[in-house]
Amino acid sequence: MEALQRRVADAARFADDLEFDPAAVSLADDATLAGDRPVVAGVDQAFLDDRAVSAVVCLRGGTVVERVHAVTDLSVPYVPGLLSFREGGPILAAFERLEATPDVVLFDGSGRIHYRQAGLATHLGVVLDVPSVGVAKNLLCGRIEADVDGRPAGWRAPVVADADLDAPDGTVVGYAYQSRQYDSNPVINPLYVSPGHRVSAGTAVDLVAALCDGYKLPEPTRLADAYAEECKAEHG
DNA sequence: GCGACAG
DNA sequence: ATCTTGTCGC
Repeated sequence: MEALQRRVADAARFADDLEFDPAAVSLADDATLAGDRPVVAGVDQAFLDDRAVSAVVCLRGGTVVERVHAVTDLSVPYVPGLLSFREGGPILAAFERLEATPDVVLFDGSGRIHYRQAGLATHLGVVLDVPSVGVAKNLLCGRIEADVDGRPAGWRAPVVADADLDAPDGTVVGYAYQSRQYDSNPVINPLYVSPGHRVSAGTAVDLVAALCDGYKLPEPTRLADAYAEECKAEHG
């Protein structure tokens, strides 16, 4: 599996290769531009016993244009560093039901912030050949050259490669991004954003910043999370 | 042996 | 990720 991840990392492009202007990504609904806005997809999962509920929600501006889900049996256990082998199949099952073609996809987990630079967002971005971004709530590996505690909303700091990462020491593999914070008694942790495929670290964090709307998670991810929970409740 | 780890 | 009530502070 590790060998496959190295091939995935080789195929991955951590530089902008987008078919849209990243500056055009926002949650505002401008009627005059609505048809031209890029479609952003958010992916998240919920679990019941040994089944996964994978949800994909597509947004154009602040409007949901499509959402699909799939319930899949799980066979692979969770192992840090090998998440894509557990969740990749189930997520692809949901994508097979998607009619829209997203311009960029946000995954719940790491992209380049990964031992072999092939986290979930990178692996699936390569498989689907779509620009992708990893949005993780915890740091898998790498180092942040700053204190992350108590930072105000909007704050960001580079995540650089360390000895645990298969990249030259000091390579910027992502960003810690404080998407939300309380004014007094700041306790919310930052997000760890990293490029998945066909996007740079800087653009990845800019996209996430543009897609946050007062909550910790960017809207596509937050809506996918809620939809997965909703489907989970119905499927028992 | 010790440390440390997305969802 | 998931199991879970009330509760403190915006």
